[in-house]
Amino acid sequence: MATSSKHILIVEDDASIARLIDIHLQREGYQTTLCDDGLDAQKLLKDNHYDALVLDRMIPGKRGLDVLRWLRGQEKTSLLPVLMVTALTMTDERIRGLNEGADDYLGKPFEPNELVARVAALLRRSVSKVTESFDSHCIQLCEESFEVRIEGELLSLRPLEFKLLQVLMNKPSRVFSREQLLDLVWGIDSFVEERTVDATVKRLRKDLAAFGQGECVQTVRGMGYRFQEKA
Amino acid sequence: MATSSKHILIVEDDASIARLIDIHLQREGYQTTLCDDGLDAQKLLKDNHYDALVLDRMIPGKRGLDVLRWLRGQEKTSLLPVLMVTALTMTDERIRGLNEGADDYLGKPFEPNELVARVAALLRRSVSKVTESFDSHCIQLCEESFEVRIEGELLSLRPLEFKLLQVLMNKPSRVFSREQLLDLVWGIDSFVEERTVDATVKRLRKDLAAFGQGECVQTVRGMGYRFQEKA
DNA sequence: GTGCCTATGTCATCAATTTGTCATGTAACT
DNA sequence: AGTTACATGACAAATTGATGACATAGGCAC
Repeated sequence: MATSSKHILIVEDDASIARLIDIHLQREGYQTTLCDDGLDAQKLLKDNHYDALVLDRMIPGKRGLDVLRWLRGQEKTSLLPVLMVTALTMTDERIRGLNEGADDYLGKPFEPNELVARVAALLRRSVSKVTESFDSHCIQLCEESFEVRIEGELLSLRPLEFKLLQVLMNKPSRVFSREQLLDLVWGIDSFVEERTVDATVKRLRKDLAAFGQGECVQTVRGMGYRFQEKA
Repeated sequence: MATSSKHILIVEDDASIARLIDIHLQREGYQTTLCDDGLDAQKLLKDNHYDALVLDRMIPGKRGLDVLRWLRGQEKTSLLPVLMVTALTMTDERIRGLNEGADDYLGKPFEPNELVARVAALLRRSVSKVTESFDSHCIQLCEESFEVRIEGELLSLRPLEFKLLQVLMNKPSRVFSREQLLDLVWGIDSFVEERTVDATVKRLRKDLAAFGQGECVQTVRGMGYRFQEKA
């Protein structure tokens, strides 16, 4: 996985501070969008995808905390990493922010470098924050603990096999071409032969077969592979 | 307000500021003791009882944070409410202070009234201070006393090992990448190699192994580490 | 201050596992 | 049967983690 350009929404009404944040985040290679109003922020969040949000506590239209509470309630943004920026120095306020669901907190005045570091940290953490777990009829895959169970029995997969199963189980019965699998499992910028997918599928099947579920990963001749519970 | 006479220790080397603090706290009915040096502070804390501590960050003899760390390690003072006073405005310094165990934070220059209010708040809260402790089946980790027990037996961990165990036990069975652990244990602004995590894990395991629980910290190849009781 | 001691970061090395590739076998489709 | 696509097993190469040694820094006692 390469350093794809993460998109960050900055909600800040003080133009000079907004610019300061903007410049530093852009310098780090992030894509940024500025916004100076709470209601606009909601619209943007509804219509676009962002990887993180830098949110000022005091903004017109709505208070920052309101926006925060709102977006936590939305399916789409409930897990969005949020860095709250505030001029308030009171500890209680800071703690309240975190309780309300901010992922991190930064008081003004702040070091731009620290802001950048915190955003980076949020993004890093957020990767595994999306911790769904996929269940099929008898296979459970838990992203948080990197565990796969078949009828309760824990089985150990290699990292690549795990990722592969993860991708396939994410859309049961959908067929993925080898090319797609290379992108999704190996990463866009890998220099790996297509045949490698075959080898990994084979290994995955073998491990699943040890628990009677080797048939779950099916070949679709000329197309690719898919995950499907045996009937 | 200040009903029973609470005793507050003030550690501050700037005589004028010390006097300022002293006067205002006394006016509220608190009993105060002044001290302008870190080492003296330690002695005083060892020999006397105080209900709260106002601590300057920059004091001779020892840095404020050192005193703080020390007193948190002492049974007697591990819960003492501490208000840190500092001229530093840098946010990360502020946060570091809180991480180190300060209960509240006040930047210079400050309003005497605010200081009084904060001290009062500390005393109010100090009774019901929320400190979690994580228990697994046979390991107890108490954040309050910085103690770890295995089946009642106290074992002594180094600071980093403690933090690491703390983070891992906070989410049992969840896998943390080295990167995440660096963020959570070492801090987002540390310049430490990822391999350092390995070394610390090894040391933690060794200490746990002395009590038969070396297996609790598990390696998830290609992913990171996790805490999980042995089955 | 001096010096000891502990905690910690880094590195080199070793061992084990994982993974990519290839050569060959096998099944499917025409 | 011929052709294509996939499966399989073997092997080499690359990753990855464990471990022990070592340097250093910072604390603590004297």
